Amino acid sequence: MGKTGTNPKAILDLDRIVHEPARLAILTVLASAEEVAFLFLQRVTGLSKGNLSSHTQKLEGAGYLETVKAFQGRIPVTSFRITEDGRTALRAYHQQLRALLPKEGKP
Amino acid sequence: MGKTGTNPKAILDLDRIVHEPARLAILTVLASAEEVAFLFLQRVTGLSKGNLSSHTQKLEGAGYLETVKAFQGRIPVTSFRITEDGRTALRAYHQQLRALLPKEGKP
DNA sequence: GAAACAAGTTTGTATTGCAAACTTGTTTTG
DNA sequence: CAAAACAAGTTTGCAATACAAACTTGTTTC
Repeated sequence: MGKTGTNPKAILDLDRIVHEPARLAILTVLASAEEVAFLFLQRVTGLSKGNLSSHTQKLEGAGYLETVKAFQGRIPVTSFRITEDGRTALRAYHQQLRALLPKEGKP
Repeated sequence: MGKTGTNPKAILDLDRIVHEPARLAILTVLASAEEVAFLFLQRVTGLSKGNLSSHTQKLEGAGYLETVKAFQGRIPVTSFRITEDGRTALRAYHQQLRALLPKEGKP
């Protein structure tokens, strides 16, 4: 009896900021560390610098992360931290995905 | 111990055809029925006609569904069926999502 | 038979995602 | 020590979307 099907309209409500794979990757990394440096984030996601830059800007615009600019000696280092809003959005997104996934082992 | 984090690069490999919410909604509906009429699909997804038309065309181009044009009496009725490839792609997508979701009840 | 309606498709536009080119500063080297 | 190479990011330009408004073709209704 368990109709698995979520209401298809709910799928259209997914947070597009989070849904974009590059940004989901970024948020996923940020969620597991206190602060992450630009170059580390680039290596671990495999994104190009330009791409990473614009996606982090978008995430910052959405209030999902904050940018920390500092100096390591005399070279500039940009790092990111996920915000509370970002964490909340990511969790909400995960919940939405869970809701739309069929229970493991459907025909 | 249990590092939940999937490799972030894997997130970038998500099938973009399926990942788009409108198309995911469409495929989800199609996967649960043998054949679905255009207008029914429109009502259940909430998509506009134009939108639905172009997304189904894209899915057809990808080989994920097939279009069936018929007549109900004398009015034309367009319906869709998911293909084997479509079903495979949807299942693969579900697997990828499961892999990146943290186990229920993380801090 | 003209006017409203139905079922889809095509067209136009604004938004994106992406990488190449640029900027600013630092290190290396001839 | 000047110039060339390099590093860290950002901005710019372009191709690909996603979306809805306008159009097309055919059918009822009045």
